Amino acid sequence: MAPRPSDTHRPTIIDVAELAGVSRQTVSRVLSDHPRVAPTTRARIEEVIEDLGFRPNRMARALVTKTSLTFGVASVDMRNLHFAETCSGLQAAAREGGYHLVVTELDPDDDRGIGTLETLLTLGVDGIVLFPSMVSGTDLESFVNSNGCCLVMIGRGAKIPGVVSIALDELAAAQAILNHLTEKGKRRVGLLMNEMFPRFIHTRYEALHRTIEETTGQSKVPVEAARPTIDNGRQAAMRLLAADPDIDAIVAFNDTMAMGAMRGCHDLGLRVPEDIAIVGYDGIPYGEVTLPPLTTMVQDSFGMAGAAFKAMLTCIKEGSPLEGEVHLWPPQLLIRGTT
Amino acid sequence: MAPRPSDTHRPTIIDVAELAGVSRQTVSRVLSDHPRVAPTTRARIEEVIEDLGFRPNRMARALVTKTSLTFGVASVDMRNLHFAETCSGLQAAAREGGYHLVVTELDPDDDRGIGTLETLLTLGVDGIVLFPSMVSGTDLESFVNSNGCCLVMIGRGAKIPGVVSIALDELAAAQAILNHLTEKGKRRVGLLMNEMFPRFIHTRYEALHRTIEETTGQSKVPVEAARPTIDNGRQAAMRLLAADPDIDAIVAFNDTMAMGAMRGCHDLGLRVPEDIAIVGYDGIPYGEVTLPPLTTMVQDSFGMAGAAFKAMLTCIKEGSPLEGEVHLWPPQLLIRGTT
DNA sequence: GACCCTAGAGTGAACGTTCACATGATGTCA
DNA sequence: TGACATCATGTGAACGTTCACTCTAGGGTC
Repeated sequence: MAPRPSDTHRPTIIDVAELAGVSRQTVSRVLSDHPRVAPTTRARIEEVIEDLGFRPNRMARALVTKTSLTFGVASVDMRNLHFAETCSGLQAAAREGGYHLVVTELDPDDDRGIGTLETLLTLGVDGIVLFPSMVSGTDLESFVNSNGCCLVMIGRGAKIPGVVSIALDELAAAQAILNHLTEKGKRRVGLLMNEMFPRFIHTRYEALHRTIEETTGQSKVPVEAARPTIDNGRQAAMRLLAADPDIDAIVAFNDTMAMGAMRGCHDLGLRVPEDIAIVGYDGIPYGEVTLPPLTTMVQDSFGMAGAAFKAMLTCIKEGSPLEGEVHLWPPQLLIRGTT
Repeated sequence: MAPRPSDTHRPTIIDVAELAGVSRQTVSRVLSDHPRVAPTTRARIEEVIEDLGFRPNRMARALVTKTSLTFGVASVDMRNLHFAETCSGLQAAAREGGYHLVVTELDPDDDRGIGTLETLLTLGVDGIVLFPSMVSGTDLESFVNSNGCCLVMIGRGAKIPGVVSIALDELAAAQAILNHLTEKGKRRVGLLMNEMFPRFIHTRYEALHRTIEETTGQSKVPVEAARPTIDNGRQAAMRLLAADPDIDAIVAFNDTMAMGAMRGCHDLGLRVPEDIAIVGYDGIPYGEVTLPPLTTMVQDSFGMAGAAFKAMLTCIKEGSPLEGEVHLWPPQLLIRGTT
């Protein structure tokens, strides 16, 4: 047998109270740093807590306070490094603030992921951080309305009543990319987008499309869409170039697709960046190991995560912003070898 | 105002009971699919539940059942793609089984991460999945003992009483790598390890070290250690080669370091794989975009995650294995361009 | 008709906390 | 000395469930 037989009974606040010869409430006051406890009593209680290894049951506490110091994270795919980094940042910020994270992945095939969000609420989370999903703005609005829930969205800069959005300034980002590409003498730009773009208002696609039209004067912007994996990126790039061989620059939805595009161009015997320039989004570390290293629109995932947590806290304290709130992040183009 | 003014009062089981004209217990029986409820009553209650949008409060339920259908994940770093994939797999398995995940990162500088695990317990998790950490086996054992907690560890194949370990069969993996390298005519192998290896029993290091000695007959195996980032990998590889220029193969702790090593070799003017072979671990997707693509020891993160969840379930049902349990995963060497 | 069995439903208590209020002791001021 | 404020602590109820009982009505068996 082990040193302590672990009678599977975690000590409760009452055990502490009895051992210290006080009432539960006094112990509770010590736990919440209430001022009106005599120093000697406090010391005695703290000693008992230490001895017993007592830790307050956060569920019981949450049941009465209606605050769990926990929030939910709903992500489309944690395997996407940009989201993983954001999660990591959220986790760091949360820990700092005494919060915990319940992480869920949304089913990418579920058009209305609202059910997932509601399940999170039954777990008692104080709020939800949502990564870009198929869930429509109106669905989100009514979700917030009928649940009185704090909702922060990262990655989609839409103004939705009751929701705080934190996102890259897509228009400025698109402009920065196109300025750079035209400076490099590129004249005809194709897009490799995330397959979900036809399904909801995709700000990145719209920003790029519009900026390309304005900058290069292309009448029709070539686009291919696929789930953002390396191989899909490769195939989509090859389709793009087969349909329009004059393309001399590709902007991809993210770095993963961009890497696939590099592969595709290589397979077609095109030189990067001489024959064709390639730009990704996110700035994941692996972009630096390709040959040549990938030019990319960096997303400050840690910064955004920190801002998301801060927004969540103020939302919890002051309620959801009635008008909706949008925090745009300035673009930061990391110019490396593919342009 | 919104359609439903959301008086911030989520309906409770009592609201349902009153509206359906039954007692709470009957509603509870419907929720838990208890057989002894009259079909008509059941139908009526289900209708009210639907109408009200009632969802049972899982915290209240957990408080009495002592089962939250939630488990904790303690990871060193979610930004590591292998861990991110494992998290994703855990999440998928958990969702399938009606469970949820609370994710925490362990502070890499905290030698005894036990505090983090205890905090998870106060959140009411039914068990904890731990990624390789600095926490020592004896600490884990006494943690499990004194808390009666289910603990599954992924990535460290140590036999610890009360703990289920799921890990790559490191010895077989090392042998597979060395067989392959010697077949390719490599004679002198250097190691690029994770900086934490001196601090605890590092099975990967030990397996490689031993196998290299046995296979190549090297008297002393050159090693460099660093935190596994690309740039650290590059620098460590350069140090390794500066100290021992005869090295013709490098085995890295993971793919990220291996990519850094490729960089370092490139900087030194060495050809990969002709002058020097490089092998990584994990099999992350980005290993395929390097030039040449990286040879790597694949880790089936999804499979391991699934096994971890399964182990967790049986542990919850039957209690921790007294003896400790080790599930070794067979090695799978993905031979690509760097060897 | 007395007996037991069973299906269907309800009741009080418990889970481990905190909240709102009550209590008693001590101190302060006129 | 009385009135009142303040400090330190205690008490009952509540949070939203489930568990272990109890209760009732109806039916079958002998």
